[in-house]
Amino acid sequence: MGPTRRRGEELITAIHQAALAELAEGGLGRLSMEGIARRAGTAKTSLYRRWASPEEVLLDAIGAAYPADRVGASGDDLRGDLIASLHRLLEWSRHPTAQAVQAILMERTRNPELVAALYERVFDPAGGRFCATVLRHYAERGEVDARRLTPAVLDIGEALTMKYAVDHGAEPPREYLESIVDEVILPAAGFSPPASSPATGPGRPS
Amino acid sequence: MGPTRRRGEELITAIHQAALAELAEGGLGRLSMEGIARRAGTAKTSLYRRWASPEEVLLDAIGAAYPADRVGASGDDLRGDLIASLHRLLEWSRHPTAQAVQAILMERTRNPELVAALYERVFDPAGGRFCATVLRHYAERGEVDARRLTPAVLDIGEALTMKYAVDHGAEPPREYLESIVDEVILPAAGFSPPASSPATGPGRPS
DNA sequence: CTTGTTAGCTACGGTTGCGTATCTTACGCT
DNA sequence: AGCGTAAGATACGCAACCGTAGCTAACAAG
Repeated sequence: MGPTRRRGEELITAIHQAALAELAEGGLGRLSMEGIARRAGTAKTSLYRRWASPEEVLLDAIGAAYPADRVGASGDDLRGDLIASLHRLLEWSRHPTAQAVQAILMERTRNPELVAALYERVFDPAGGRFCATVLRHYAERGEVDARRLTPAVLDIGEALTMKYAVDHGAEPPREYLESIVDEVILPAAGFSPPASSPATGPGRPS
Repeated sequence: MGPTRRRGEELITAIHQAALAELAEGGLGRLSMEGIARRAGTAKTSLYRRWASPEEVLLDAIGAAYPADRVGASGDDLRGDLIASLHRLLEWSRHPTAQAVQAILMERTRNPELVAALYERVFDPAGGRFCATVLRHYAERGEVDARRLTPAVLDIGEALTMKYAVDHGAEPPREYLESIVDEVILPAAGFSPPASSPATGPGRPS
């Protein structure tokens, strides 16, 4: 049991993980230097040497561990690619840093500076595209009407997926993701479902 | 300046408002008996006489002040009624109790019991329908294909509206609400926009 | 091996929230 | 007018976190 002492990167990584774990457990409101130090098995002194507040530690932790998930719109299968992108979104949301980012965004009202810092350091938060990437890809190929790809349409997949998670406290099952694509995104992109003869459109605008 | 002393309902109401204000300011994680008592201008003793924890106070506060917003699908104007229901959603989300409900739902992972208690006492949280009410109304009239009103479709309006708020830190403007209805909900409900001849549907399933 | 850096430890005074106890007194009711 | 309830004020010991200080010793680099 020789006293092994962590230094530099090794120590920093441990602290980062501790910060993310503390956030997951107690939320942004209960994040504390004491808690992070305790969980990382280090001394407060070592924390204050590098960071001035628990939020600073958290931002660094997010920046260091943030996954650079590229959504590939490779194939010729719009529907399949859309569903795949939603699965990527689920994978992303399982990552500790993703949950941290979400927690910070939720507290936007109470902590706008944190959100700003997040944008500066990590870029990309949430609106990491996913579905939008796929849709734009097919629009460039001319297989989707680009005029239909408005902000609202590009955000459908993420919005419905996240809302499901909030409402049910669990990830949406695969069928629900397919439902989103088939029943919402594709119709909005201009592909009407097979069996349907809509009634006389009431109240459609000019 | 005779020492006026609040009692019963009057005091309770003041405490409720204090609890909601504390939540808005510090988040669920920083809600404390001390804070509520301080803001309400009362003594901790008076709090502990009735409640055992700040969360209890909050639940009572939500239950007491929760708005019973009925969404009226009165007219013959589907589009107009949908947009109106989204405006009702915005009104609802401005109410202190709505923000409290959202804060509790966000911390679902950390505090499942709170969510359960919320369902027991307040019912109706979030999925308070809005758009769904309108769509179902027109479906009963036969003006909308009921088979298209799947869970995903019924949730579009709320999902996109809430996501906009989270992403931008502000309420969506009226044009965005119209965009949601015209470009997403109505197409999903079976009403294709006027000018469009979708390409050969790639990858549509059986 | 020497030396500089820095992790780890302990401890401090200060603040805040906890939950309880005690006492006074304003208020509402009869 | 008198009385019981409960609001208000104050204080307590306890615990957690804050930010800082002082010290020892492990590690890396020369």
